[in-house]
Amino acid sequence: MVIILQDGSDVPVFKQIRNQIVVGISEGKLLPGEKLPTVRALAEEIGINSMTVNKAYQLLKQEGYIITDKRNGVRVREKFASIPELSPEAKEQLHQMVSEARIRGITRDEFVALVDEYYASSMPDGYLQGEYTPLLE
Amino acid sequence: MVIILQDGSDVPVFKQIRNQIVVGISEGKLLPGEKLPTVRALAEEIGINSMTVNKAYQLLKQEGYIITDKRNGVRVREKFASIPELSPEAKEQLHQMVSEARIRGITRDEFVALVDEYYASSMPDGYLQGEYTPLLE
DNA sequence: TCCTTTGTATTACCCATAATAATACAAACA
DNA sequence: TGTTTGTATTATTATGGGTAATACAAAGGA
Repeated sequence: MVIILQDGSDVPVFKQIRNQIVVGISEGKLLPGEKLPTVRALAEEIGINSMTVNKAYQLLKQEGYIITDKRNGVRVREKFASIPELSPEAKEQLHQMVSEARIRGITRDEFVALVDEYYASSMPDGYLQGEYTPLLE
Repeated sequence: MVIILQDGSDVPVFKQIRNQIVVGISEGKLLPGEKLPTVRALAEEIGINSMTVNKAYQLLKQEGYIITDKRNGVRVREKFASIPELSPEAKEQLHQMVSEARIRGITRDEFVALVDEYYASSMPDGYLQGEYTPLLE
């Protein structure tokens, strides 16, 4: 998968990397169990320091998206825990987003249409919870 | 309207103030044309520096939510421009949010239910675009 | 007219975080 | 025995958030 950095962004580089990998997993561009580039390889590829890549991997590891194994490198989790609730932070973020949309005059249906668009890009129900068992390599 | 600061938050204080005021406008807790506290009054009320409040007001002003008038203080905009599109940043944020929800196993319907909940808290269609003309003072 | 209140501008300082840089090390595989 | 892996360490730089202490022009009230 290709990581593309937005240079003028206020989002830190390590978080941009983390975000793009999470979207990649959700949309099947990164398969369960797939090997990610080494910290040094990815750092050189996108022209940044390897410790910044490591910081992104540390975050992904802590959040349960990937598994790091010394010598074996970094791999995408095989299965993900089903947690049928958004985090309080995410809920507040969504609340905020709806409020701003509402002031701009964006209707509920317009907002939901956008949500549907993004859900259509992601993998089908249960794909990452283990009901599908994709063959790898 | 009461501003409540989350002390352990990673969200900067000036942005917490800005966010709560935006939500307040969307949900009718702040009426169009309503006067906001002075920078010094709000600063003392929540125990922070007045320049931090000013920073929040500057942002709200630049985003078109409020109007500052020397000597007259700060007031909520009367009418808001109808812009039937989320900003690219907001879209990307929503995309990110859907991706993370998807990995957690949260379905489209569960996500939309949350959106509906927040839309139910906000004012009806067109309220802030001037079709309603609320009486003030 | 004089005083007060308003948002605003300025300057300085402290602190946390992001990012780079240069290494170093234990583990594990070929 | 290399070499590659993630990881830890230390130092340095830059940016942004927040506080602090003022200062000022504008505008309203007394």
